[in-house]
Amino acid sequence: MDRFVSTFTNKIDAKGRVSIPAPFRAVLERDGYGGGIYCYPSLDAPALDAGGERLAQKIDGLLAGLPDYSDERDELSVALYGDVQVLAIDGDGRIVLPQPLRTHAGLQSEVTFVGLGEKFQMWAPERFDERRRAAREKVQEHRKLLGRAARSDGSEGDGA
Amino acid sequence: MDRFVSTFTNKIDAKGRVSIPAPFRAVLERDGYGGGIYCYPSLDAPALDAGGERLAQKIDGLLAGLPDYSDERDELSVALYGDVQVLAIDGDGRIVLPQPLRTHAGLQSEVTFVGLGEKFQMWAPERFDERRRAAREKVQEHRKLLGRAARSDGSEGDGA
DNA sequence: TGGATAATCATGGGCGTCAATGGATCGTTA
DNA sequence: TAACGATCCATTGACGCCCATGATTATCCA
Repeated sequence: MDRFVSTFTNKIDAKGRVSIPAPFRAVLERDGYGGGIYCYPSLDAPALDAGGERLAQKIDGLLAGLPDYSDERDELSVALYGDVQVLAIDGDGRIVLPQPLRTHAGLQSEVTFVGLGEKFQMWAPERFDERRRAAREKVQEHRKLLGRAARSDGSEGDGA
Repeated sequence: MDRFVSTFTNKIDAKGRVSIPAPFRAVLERDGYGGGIYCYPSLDAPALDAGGERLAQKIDGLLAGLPDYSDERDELSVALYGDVQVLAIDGDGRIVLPQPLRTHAGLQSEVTFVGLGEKFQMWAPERFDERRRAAREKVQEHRKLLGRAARSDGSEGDGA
């Protein structure tokens, strides 16, 4: 199994360190681990996107299609690479979140890790709760359309 | 890993020296380091482009595609080579930015190093923030076009 | 089946190393 | 000799690395 699933909430300690949930670490290790995870601010949410090599290659793939020295490439490069931070994982499976990233996601003392398949997100727990509540409502609406819904409600299980 | 990634902000001291971020130095050393970095004003941004041997070869490659003695080649040669400076790296991993380059990028007391894969840029922090903000907006627009390549946060229906 | 034991994982703290930064020294040159 | 540049040295603060603790879960045996 190579996907990030489930949600976990861990604490940020005095040094700004957070443990990556062990199941996520296991996925990262299978995913050609290159010394760290790739992390950047989510484009449309107060959260951080993160993943391993597979995610990095996806970003490269986006740029590979554009000609060198084109305006689009330059802009996309700045937007994609410019925001990306490579976060080293220490011997205990923890990362340090730099201040700019913490600010974007509004992270204070806890981080909720949300598995999204090939990548995962990091949220401030309160904001994620809010988001999840909104998502539930939408799912309720879609349910009628989807018939038997894709997920009955497996999205909780976070340890908080 | 052979690419410049992440962003770092370092200070310019009274003598005009700046430390190159250690991770970037590591990339430069692997990249056939020849005693200095190639640096020139970005063609379309108030920033400086820089890199090692690989970047130099890329510039050569661009020119190689144009016929000798053509106007385009002459112009491009001047545009590309004309402003290139080879900046020596001192024993502590620092470079000195000549005044013309600093002027082009509007560098005052701090420099933001932005990894862009095969090269990196140096920005005045304020200008980079501005540029990044603009780039992110554009990416949001393009996002639908990029579609499943960029996003995987399928809020419903997990990734394949 | 229940309890004891072992293993895994999150969390906190201490310590050594390295990088960034500032200053001093030496050599070169006008 | 004065000014500039380049190399070297020192300080400080951050980061990586190691170990200890506690809690929860899984395993094994009685």
